[in-house]
Amino acid sequence: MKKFKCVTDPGVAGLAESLKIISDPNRLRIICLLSKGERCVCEVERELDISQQLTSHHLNVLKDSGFLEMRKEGTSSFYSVNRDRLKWLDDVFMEYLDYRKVAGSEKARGKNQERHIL
Amino acid sequence: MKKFKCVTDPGVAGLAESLKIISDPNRLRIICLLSKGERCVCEVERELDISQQLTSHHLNVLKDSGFLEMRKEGTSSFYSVNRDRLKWLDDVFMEYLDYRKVAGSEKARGKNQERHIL
DNA sequence: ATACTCCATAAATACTTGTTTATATAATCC
DNA sequence: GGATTATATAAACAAGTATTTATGGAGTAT
Repeated sequence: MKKFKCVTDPGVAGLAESLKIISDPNRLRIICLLSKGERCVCEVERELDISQQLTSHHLNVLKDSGFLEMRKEGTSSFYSVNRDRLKWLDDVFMEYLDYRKVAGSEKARGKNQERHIL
Repeated sequence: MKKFKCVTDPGVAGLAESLKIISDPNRLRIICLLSKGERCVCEVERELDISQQLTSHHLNVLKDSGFLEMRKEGTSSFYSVNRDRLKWLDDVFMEYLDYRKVAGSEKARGKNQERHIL
């Protein structure tokens, strides 16, 4: 049986993993906060009103998955969002949504008619 | 301390929950497949090459969270994507991304400068 | 009625993950 | 040096979740 590419493409795992990383309230709040500019750990901690260890842990997870960048200055660690990484997720996610739109509407964009997801 | 709305807004939980629902390879594949048109359970099962029970379970989760719709015909259940629900997630998610862009670039869209997420 | 197909649900299992507790390191200040 | 601040990490715990196993029910055909 011939299957659709979007159903067999191993890249789906990567998309799922990325979505899983950000599908947490605290992590979404962190990204949202840092989108306003660089912050150190204790600032994030105070803004979100969660423990220092929990803050540090989430920041680390987001950094390891490429969503955040970090720089040290004295005893502080400053975190900021990696917009390229967000854009990648945005793009891939949007390809899913666009694909859906294409399949659903008759006025689909022609150049995307033959494209596959991921 | 005055906190940013995006950091305190309880709506973040809903966004996180929605993202968590779709942050699974099989569920992404289901949405992707159904975006090509309505399918019954056994068709999804065969396309994804997973067990009938697992297929049924994921379809049910996606239906309960509003991402899919279902109709019965004889002994078959046909599932299809709920584009309104996807659009809602798209919109909210995009507000996050757009907000980030606003905060990061000088050529931000003026009308969004004062807006908050969610 | 019997057998078969399609689908749903419940229980059990295995695995992941968010959070807390405890502790360690490194820089700064007195 | 000693105390304090800022951060990281490891272990333990609790809660959730994807998957499998087992089973039942409902429609269809012979």
